[in-house]
Amino acid sequence: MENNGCLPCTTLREGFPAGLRVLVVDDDPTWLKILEKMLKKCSYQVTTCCLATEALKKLRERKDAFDIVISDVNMPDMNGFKLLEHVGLEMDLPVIMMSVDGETSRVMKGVQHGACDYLLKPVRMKELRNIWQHVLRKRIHEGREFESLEGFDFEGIHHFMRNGQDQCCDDVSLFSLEDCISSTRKRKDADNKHGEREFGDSSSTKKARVVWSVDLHQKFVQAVNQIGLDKVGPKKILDLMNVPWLSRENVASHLQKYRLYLSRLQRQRDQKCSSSGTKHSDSNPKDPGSSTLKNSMNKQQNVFSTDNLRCPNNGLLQLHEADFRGTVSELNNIVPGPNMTNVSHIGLDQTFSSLNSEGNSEVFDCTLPTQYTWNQVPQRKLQDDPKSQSIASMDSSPSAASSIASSAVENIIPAQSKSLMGNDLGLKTQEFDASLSLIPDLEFYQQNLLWGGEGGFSPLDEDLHFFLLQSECYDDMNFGMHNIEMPEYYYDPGLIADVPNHLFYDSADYSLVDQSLFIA
DNA sequence: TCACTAATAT
DNA sequence: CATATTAGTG
Repeated sequence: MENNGCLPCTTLREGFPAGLRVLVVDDDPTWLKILEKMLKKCSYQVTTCCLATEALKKLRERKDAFDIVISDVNMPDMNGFKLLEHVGLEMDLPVIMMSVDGETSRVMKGVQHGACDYLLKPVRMKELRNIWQHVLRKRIHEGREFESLEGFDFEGIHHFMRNGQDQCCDDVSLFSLEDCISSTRKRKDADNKHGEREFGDSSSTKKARVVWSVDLHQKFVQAVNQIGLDKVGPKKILDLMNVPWLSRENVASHLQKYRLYLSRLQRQRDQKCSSSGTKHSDSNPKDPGSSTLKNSMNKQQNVFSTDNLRCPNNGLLQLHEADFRGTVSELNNIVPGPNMTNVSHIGLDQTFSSLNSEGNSEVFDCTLPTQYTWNQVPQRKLQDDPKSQSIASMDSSPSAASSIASSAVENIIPAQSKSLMGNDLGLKTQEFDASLSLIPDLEFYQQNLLWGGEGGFSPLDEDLHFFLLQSECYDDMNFGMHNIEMPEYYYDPGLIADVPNHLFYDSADYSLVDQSLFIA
């Protein structure tokens, strides 16, 4: 009974949705990669296919090799709906359709054709996490194996979900489902206690503490800017950020911190402005310290820029920044973006006010990585404040910097990180405080290193990352390298994370990168 | 009920 | 410290 047919009960038996066998069909390799990544993050077993026909073939070969199918609607060889029909008829597996547009008629069509769900791209982690429910539901409906369900580990699922931080909407269905089924186990129980660990899925998921990397923070800031400081709320930000695994709580927490930071900043500013610090040591920052940062901060108002500055002391950093700077700019040039110019700066103030100068209403959609979007992004960049910072120097001497940068970057970075680490980070701290806005940690450095430095926001970043993020697809393309070292610490709750690193590391050739990425 | 956020816990 | 979780409020 349980095991025959379409779904091997094993899946359920194990107690987890983990291991759910998902067949993903999408003609766009990018999406395929993204989805695969995301699904794997959910501890699902993923099989991808870029052709509907191929998918069908696979399904036919082994009817019970999959638990669920996720298919794009638009595919060259076969319409997703067609595939849906076949699957429904032949193997009776739950099928989730997805597409970029959410046109009602289309969604309806999907549903009418038997899709158990219809996802809009970009798909969120949350949505994928919960797909197992369709499998379960189907089984229940078919009346099979309730028994096995009893043993089903709802607790685990809960945890799973919680961990994923989904708590809202989607879960509702889950709950209801659960309720119906399990009179046995009440969610209460599960909720109440479990201090448990993650399911042991292969990838032992860690606790999933969100690390606010530069990227993330940038996204966050961008969202804040778009919304307007006055009107921001975690929810809105979350929506704008469009980061699948992030929860409102995460954002709320960060927002809290951010506000704190802003207020502190504000305070500082007020109190002193004078420090025009005209001086600055340009290059000798020895102290990463405190003072330096502070001054810098004070001076200008641009938080962001300031932040960037935060580099600690070592020349290395400076270089970095410089490098990056150069790099960045280059990128910009390269990139087709329209507003690069604008980009230049937008200070805190603006931040506050909300700058949407650009008016890009569209948030970024990561949907298509390929398309570079930065243009849309309102960014601010850094700049500024040449003065205080040693780093500032970079500003002034871009040329040198850039040149150096390219070659140097790689080296530098690592070094830097090391230093930081070893160093204890006094730096870090300081910096951080100084700039909540960017780079709080080593990690930051490592990861992104620097865009931030730059000013914090590089236009690129967003999109780039995002796209990268979302897809690690680019692994393939990988500009040359793969992560060098970014290891553990930076594990990201979401899938995304690593990518940036590459970029950065690669920095040596941004230009290349760009081109490859964006252009074409 | 939901979202926000200050406070508090980890 | 940074982030998570809680609890009180609207």
